[in-house]
Amino acid sequence: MFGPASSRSRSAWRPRPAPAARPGGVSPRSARRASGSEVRTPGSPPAGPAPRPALPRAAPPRAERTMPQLDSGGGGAGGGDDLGAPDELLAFQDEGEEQDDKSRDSAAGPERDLAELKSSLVNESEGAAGGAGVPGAGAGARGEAEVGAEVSAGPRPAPLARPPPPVPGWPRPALPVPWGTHPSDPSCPGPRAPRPSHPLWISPQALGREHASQRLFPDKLPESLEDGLKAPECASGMYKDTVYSAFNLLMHYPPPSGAGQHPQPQPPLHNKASQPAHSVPQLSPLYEHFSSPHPTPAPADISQKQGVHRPLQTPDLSGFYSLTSGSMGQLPHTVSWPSPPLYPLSPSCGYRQHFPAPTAAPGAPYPRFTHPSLMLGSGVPGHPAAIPHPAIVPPSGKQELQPYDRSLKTQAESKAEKEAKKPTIKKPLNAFMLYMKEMRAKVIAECTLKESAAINQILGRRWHALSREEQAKYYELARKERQLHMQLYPGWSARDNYGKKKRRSREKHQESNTGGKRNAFGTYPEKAAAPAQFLPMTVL
DNA sequence: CATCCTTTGAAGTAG
DNA sequence: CTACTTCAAAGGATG
Repeated sequence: MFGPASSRSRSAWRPRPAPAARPGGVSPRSARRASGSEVRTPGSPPAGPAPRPALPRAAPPRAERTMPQLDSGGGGAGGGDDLGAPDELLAFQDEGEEQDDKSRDSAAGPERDLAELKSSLVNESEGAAGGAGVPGAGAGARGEAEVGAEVSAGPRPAPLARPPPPVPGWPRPALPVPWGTHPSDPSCPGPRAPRPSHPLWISPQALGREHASQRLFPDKLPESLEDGLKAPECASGMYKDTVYSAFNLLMHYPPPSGAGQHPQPQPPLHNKASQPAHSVPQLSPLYEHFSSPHPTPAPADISQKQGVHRPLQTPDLSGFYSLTSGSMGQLPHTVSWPSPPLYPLSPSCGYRQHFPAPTAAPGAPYPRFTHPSLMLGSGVPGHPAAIPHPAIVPPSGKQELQPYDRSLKTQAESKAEKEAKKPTIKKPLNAFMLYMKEMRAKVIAECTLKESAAINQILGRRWHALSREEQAKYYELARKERQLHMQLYPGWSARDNYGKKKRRSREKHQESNTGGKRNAFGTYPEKAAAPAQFLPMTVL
């Protein structure tokens, strides 16, 4: 039952130990950033205080948290998808933790504060105050790197203290607020200020509060509070459709081998056709056709970066697709929606909520209906098997490609070229990515922000603010994404894309650092993941 | 025009 | 096994 026992599957599903998420060390990225335009590290100690919260992480690595997983796997003894195996089942948190949370909860005060606190998160701009308004936050613990690094506009005392040990690895340290504060909506980060010069940071108080709230684990809050909770930075009521759209992605995947007439979806053939972005891609058509009667804010389009046809991300994902029971039933087994216990077809979880009647969009002209499979530009309309996985994108990254232009590429014979043109199968999105993808539009709409970096920061915070149940949904989706991806591209490995993206910059760095190309991996460019020792990090 | 920024998580590499 | 790196999305900013 362990499918293609490819090395990949092996590693892919093995319960990763402790991702040790950036274990206290200096994040490479951080390093890069620091070395880059980021002027954030004021007095960053040579030690390389990670600009990014260097998670002192005294706490157990995140992985130890009990994954808010579906019990389903339950030891996976059950066949079904053993895939469901515990890969993610890692701990999100253990009971002790939970207890802690609870106690903290009560200790911290009425949950009501959460929303409030959160809403003020982004609000305060600089601050100094030493913060950590969080009482037992043990905030002090963290001041270190993070603070040093992040504080740019001024010594920001260490408000970002990582959550105290009691909550191992759970809520991550607060992040610096994007740039500025939105003029009209203080809760939203405002227009970007000149990056290096005026980074505004969240006030220590706010940070402290955020931490506090994070520690409270909103998931334990009564529903009545959820709304508030869920709209920490920006407007409110954002999280209504979460699982939802994500679910859609899954359900539009071509049926895996077992599920239908089309055993092994073969992606490659038409992969040049306009492709929806990675996972959600299959959503995009839906978005385009079902949502966005108000195309205005929704920036659907062709990704300029990768040429991927991105889903039209309307702020409101709801109402874009009405899921019939039939279609539900079509869910391939392996990709089936999580078991009832966690994802009940109840209003609370939201099937109805997430798949509202088409009329949901007020005043919106009812979009024309086309089955997703017809809209994917696979070249074989309506033929599911021809629908390439969204993860496949043209090598160039540019979209341009017409469905059949492939045959026109007569010149592409050259070996190198061919190779270069080989379609890139992208990594499956992880839980957070899925979450981001889903929520970005909302954040953009609510905060009138466009900068992804800022948005991502917000999303990052929100992610942490999510209840574990909610996160679990995304973890589960991500897991299924990986499963599906694995099934679709059995031989694929993340390694395939290794070095493709950063190579250039790395080379740059190396060049600048060493005065010449440091080709330690000359013959293996793709695997040339720059070893730590070659990164500028050390140069810091 | 390519890269950076920014986030988290997964998976890869190196020691 | 640990530590670290890269990539995944995204879109404005930057060089």
